[in-house]
Amino acid sequence: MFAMPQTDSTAAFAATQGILAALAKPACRPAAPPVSDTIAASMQVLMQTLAPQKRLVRAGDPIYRAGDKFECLYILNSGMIKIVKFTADGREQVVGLKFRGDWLGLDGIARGTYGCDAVAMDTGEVWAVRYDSLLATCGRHPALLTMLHGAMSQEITRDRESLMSVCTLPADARVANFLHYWAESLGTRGLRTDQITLRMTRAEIGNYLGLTLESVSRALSKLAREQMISFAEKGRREVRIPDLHGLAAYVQRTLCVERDVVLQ
Amino acid sequence: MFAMPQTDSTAAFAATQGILAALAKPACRPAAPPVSDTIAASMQVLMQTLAPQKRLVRAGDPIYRAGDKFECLYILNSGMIKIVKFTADGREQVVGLKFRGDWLGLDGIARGTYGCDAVAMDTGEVWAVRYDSLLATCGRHPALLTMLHGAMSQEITRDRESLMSVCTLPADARVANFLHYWAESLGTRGLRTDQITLRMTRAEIGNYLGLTLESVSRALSKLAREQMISFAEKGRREVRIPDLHGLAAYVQRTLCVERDVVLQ
DNA sequence: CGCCACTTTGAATTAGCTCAAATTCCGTGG
DNA sequence: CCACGGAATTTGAGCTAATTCAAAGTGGCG
Repeated sequence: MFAMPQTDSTAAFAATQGILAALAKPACRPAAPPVSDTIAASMQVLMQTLAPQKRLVRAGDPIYRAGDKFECLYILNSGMIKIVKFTADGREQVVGLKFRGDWLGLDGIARGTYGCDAVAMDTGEVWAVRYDSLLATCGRHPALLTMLHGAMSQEITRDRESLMSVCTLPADARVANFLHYWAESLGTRGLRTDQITLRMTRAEIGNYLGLTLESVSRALSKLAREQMISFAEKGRREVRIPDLHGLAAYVQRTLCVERDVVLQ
Repeated sequence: MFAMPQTDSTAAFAATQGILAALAKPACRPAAPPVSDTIAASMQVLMQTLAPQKRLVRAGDPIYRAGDKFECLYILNSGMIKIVKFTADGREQVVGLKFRGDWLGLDGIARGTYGCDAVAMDTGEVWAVRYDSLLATCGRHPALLTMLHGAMSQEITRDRESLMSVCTLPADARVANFLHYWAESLGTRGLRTDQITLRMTRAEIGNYLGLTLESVSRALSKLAREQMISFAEKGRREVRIPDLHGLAAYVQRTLCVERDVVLQ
């Protein structure tokens, strides 16, 4: 059983007050700051209050594996990570993608072991925080608890969006939606949204979206043909998205067309 | 911004110690108690520490709606609830089912508004807890925080299993897996697992599983033909499951058969 | 009793899958 | 620097699982 926050030292509290203010919920403030600032500020709070252990990872490195004893949560500072679930009967499923500021390992809290593998998709840095010491520190720095809960809440929301995409969208729209999600995730973190480097094979994308690799390839080709995306000269993993909003519209259009055909 | 737990009164702490002990993580104790006991104990702790506002609901009643201001979390004491997500473009998706002891509204924490509708599927009782007062109380009763985190963690795990089912299983297995999940959820709560009353139409089940209502109907017929399930004399919503383990085996078998065909 | 919503079942259609072959990319070693 | 080989990708051609469309069948409830 983990130690629970009973400590009460408000000594080092004032030190981070400025940053804490920046973390106040957007809904509760007159003018919300760009989310990228919020993420940056969150990372700063984490660094200052928890002094997390930093770890460099390279493509393919596992952060943790399913079945490992749960002790730490991880916060992704740079790079990208995929969450992969395996079943006894040999099925494998990419169930999540993580970007800067995202928390990893939340599924381990309830069971005491991680339920999935977390694997780096490129070089990056993750910060490890012991769950028990995180809870202890939450007593002194309430903003930490807000961040933890926010991360969990957001993950639930995101998972539901994944399910929705897989359940309601045809293949093309699913891929378009996937690209849109990826670009938007970059945008949220202050990066450019008109160009993304897919760090997954077609097979991995297909796995994540419930499609075969051929279907993903065909969908990408179709999206390129319809000018929704384009590929960089070298390599088909660099995707240009001239109009992100147009990509979102494409998803809708697919549905409208289907509906029209039915009504026609 | 919500008030954060700074209080420190350990006065009323000992009062619930017996119950708290029952909540210790199974992984950390020599002999784990039945989970149904854990859920019952959790409900008792909630009742005693939070004095939640109780609310009776009937089939079709919304607990909250997407877009409503987030203020409360809800814990389901009896009955069943479905979580439904809508998109601007008219898509509708059942993204979750809730049983006794499950928490509702966790997705509202991050955004400040709920992201889905929660709708009762039969008569039942939900307990409402203001999120801010929950946090405040967590300072005095750490077990509450453990329960909250456990609920969120479990929801993340469950959502991933849903995604996995939809992405990797053919229609029949998906329906079988759904029935298995439902029965097992009842079992976890100390109820009989050999008989379940589906409180959803075929259309709703299909929506949840990413299938059409016809496919669900066909899958159920096939499962009945193969003796995996049977229907009660009256009404096709009562499903008998003579062998729950066999149903799980059916899911595996489907995959093995597919693989054999490929290798043959 | 009769209506209405839900369900079942069949037949035709199709989106996405499987299989196969050609092409491109990229790392490695000569 | 270039040749080579393996992995990833693209594209085409059937094939199949699941959908759509259609028509009965069933049960619950006023």
